Amino acid sequence: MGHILIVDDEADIRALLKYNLEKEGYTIDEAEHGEMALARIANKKPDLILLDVMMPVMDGIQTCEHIKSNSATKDIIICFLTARGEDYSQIAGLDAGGDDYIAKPIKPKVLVSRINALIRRTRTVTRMVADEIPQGDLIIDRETHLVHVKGTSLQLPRKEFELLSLLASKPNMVFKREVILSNVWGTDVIVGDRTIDVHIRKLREKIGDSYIKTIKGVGYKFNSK
Amino acid sequence: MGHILIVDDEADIRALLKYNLEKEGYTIDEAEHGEMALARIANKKPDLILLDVMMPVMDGIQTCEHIKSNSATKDIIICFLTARGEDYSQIAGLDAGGDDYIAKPIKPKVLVSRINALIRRTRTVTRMVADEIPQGDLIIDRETHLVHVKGTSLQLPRKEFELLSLLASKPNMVFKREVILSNVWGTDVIVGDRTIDVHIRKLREKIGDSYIKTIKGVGYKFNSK
DNA sequence: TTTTTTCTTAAAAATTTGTTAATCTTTAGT
DNA sequence: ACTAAAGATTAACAAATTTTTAAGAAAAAA
Repeated sequence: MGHILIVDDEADIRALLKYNLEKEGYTIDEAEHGEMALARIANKKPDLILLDVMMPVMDGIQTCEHIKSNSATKDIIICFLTARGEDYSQIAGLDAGGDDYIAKPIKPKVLVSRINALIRRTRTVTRMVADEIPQGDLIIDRETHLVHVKGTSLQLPRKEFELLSLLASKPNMVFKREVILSNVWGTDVIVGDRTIDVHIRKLREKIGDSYIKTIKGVGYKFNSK
Repeated sequence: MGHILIVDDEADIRALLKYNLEKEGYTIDEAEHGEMALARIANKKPDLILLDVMMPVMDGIQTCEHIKSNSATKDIIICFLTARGEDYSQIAGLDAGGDDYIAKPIKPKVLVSRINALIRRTRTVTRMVADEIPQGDLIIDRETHLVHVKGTSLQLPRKEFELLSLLASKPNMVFKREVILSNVWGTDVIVGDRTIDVHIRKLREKIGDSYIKTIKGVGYKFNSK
């Protein structure tokens, strides 16, 4: 899970990066220069861009500024590739908005772990922003992993927390059992239907019966009063 | 740069305040009453709170006392909103710890300049304390690399110190193991999950069990209060 | 180098969380 | 009101995760 755009004018470098990142499970897109990069982004928005600083047509810094000035793309993580000897401060100082840089020559292991970290980090930050789902007097806070209800705070076990989060993410919408299973339990694990029931029961025990409603023969929903 | 929490039961007032303060560049959070305010604060600590005195559920004075009695939040600037005709001396005299008050009806220009002044004033003070992260009765001093707790001072080993600093930098926020790893150990080194546990244990051994809380299956968090 | 401190790993013990099975209760249809 | 199907409840069991202990590497200090 993760889509990366590699922008570099040298095909060899692109191939090297692509090889190593695909091995990690990322999907890769390539561009030879800045203009082409913008086109690729419009086509499919990547999670991260590996951007060579020195390029013909439109260099990395210009490209970065472009991306960061567009609100639709500014949240894409940008990681510069810099040749040894280039002045890093130039990049950092330019304040073009790059998130990190990796110096050439590139060591695959360093690259991969750096990329993993960047994607992980930013993903957490994104999560941090608006992860409260207030419903009536019930607040789900993903950051503190706490549920505030009826004046008190609750620490729910993982599955209960995720189940509640899912249901509350779309109040009044009925979640079928199969949907709940694939979202909370994933598609790999196989658990019986009773398992959902039991978790629902435990949730109701803790937050009260009024929030989660059973739709017989269909599934459950979170009531917004 | 500045985060403000608006606490008032009337949505119209909140909207008015929000509009004017956002225009000034502040980020805004809202709460309808005291309890909700406390939850919002736990989620993201504001620099200043605009607090209505008259509210259902938990009134402004109670809320203020709450905030000021918690050492993790007592440095937040509190500015009361009072309706015309209410006895100001009641608020000032109660010594609930409010820093200022603004009388309704609110004139946007007055509001904004007052808020600016309050934040500016206190920011200087905050800056001066600099590299201390006080949490409850635990103080982390990056300058001397010392942790003060329960009347004594501790010299923690590097990793323990950084781990504690990380957790305490955002009280109540849950740090996932992967986040801890990338922040304390970096992305290049690969260590097992048990390593975190052991460091947590050593920390707890030294500072007591009450500060660091385990969120099973997720990570750890530093408890304020 | 030697000694001391800090860091990491391994493994068992303890705890928490998740799942299942069996039984009871409710619901919807006849 | 009767019956079958679906869900609720309970308690026991299984699995996953963390804590604790101890011991050996690695790093830093002497």
